Amino acid sequence: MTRGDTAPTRPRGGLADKRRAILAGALTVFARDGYTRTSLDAISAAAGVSTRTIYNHFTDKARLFQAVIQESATRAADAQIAIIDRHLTKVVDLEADLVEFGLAFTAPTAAEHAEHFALVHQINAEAGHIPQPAIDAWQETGPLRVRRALAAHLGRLTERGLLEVADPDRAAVHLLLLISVADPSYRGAVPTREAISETVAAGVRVFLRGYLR
Amino acid sequence: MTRGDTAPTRPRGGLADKRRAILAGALTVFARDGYTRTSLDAISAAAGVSTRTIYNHFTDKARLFQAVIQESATRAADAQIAIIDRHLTKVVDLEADLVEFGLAFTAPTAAEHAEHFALVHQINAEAGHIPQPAIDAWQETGPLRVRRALAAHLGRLTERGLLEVADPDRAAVHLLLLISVADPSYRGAVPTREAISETVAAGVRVFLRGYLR
DNA sequence: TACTTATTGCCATACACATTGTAGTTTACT
DNA sequence: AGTAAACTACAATGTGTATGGCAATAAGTA
Repeated sequence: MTRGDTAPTRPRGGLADKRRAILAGALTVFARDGYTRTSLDAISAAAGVSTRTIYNHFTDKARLFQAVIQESATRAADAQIAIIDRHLTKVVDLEADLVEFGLAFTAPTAAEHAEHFALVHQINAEAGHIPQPAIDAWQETGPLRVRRALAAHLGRLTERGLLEVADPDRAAVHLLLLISVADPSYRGAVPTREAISETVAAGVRVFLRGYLR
Repeated sequence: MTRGDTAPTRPRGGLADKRRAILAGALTVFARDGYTRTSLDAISAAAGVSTRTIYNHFTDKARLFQAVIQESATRAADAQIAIIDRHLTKVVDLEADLVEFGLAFTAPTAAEHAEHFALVHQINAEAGHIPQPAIDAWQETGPLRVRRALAAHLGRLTERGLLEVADPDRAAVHLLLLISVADPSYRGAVPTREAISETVAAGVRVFLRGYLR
């Protein structure tokens, strides 16, 4: 009963922000190296915690991974939803606002939560080896929640006559895809701020033409 | 000098379609389990070949992985480009043809080359641990080649006045994204043929509105 | 049939790593 | 200061697995 809020399980004697540290370190390593490559030694090093302590907080490497997924997905989705709300609640110039939204959504998100998105790649790859319930839970608290938030705004914009969206959920998927700064050259090529701007602007343009009137 | 064409390296004594078998088996296992999880024993089992033979053909697990990537990417890209050419060379009804193209591109491609696309996930996840040249080579013979082929057709359609595409490459990216049957629920939910149809049709509709006139 | 080369089975090495046990040490709270 | 809980270092166990070395065998070729 000291400050009870973080640790849902056993050890929480007051001196342990260890759990946070572990989750943070694990996120870093899992995101970079993937589940299988990641050793508990690496995590313990990254977290500044002994491996033994990790086993005191999380019974298993697998459970730790799932906990990391949930944690990271929650935070990233929260951040994204905040951006969505901030940009799409009071809309004046639809195109301009969508572009700004797209920029806010891609660039900084990718920067702050870079680790998270690397983790998403790992999850996709590992999908066949992660228990389905865990994947479902992740989808629910992460991507699906975000998409639903966006869809809700698109629906509202439709009601206000600013858009013509029959299937808000599909429209949300389309918008997210179109403003994504996908594939080009992968690592190495640091996309210019201008390149991102153009990509987003072009995506928004196509989206609007597709869903306007 | 027996039949020389497949094996670019050492052993090719005539009795060895082993190389093919190894690549096929390795693709299966790498795609399913990812690089790190995959053991050479598993590959040898899947290929019906002794592990020792694998080392006679490929010096390394890493090189084998790269060879598999190249092989698989080449075949998948070839197939996709064939579909692109087949559907977008003589266009009569643009929307109808694009929808058919989209269906041909997503559904059967994903079926026949399912392993390849699983492998792509693995590559994305492993990206940080694959030598950059190998990744570049893959991008070049795979995704970029496909995109360029599609872009060429879109350019041609623009010249014929059927489309209004300023940046064919970006348009190609957009089209590919919009007809992709992405994320929903992941594994488990077998997307209905109708669901796919609708998704593709909706994507094409947005694309056309964005790039028509 | 004799010869070359690929393939195989099996062994051996060596390491990496998950996981647990134990005993000592630190920390927070009273 | 004293106590209980949490943390740490360390060792130990067991397993998986990349990779190399051989000698025996099979297969294709002359």
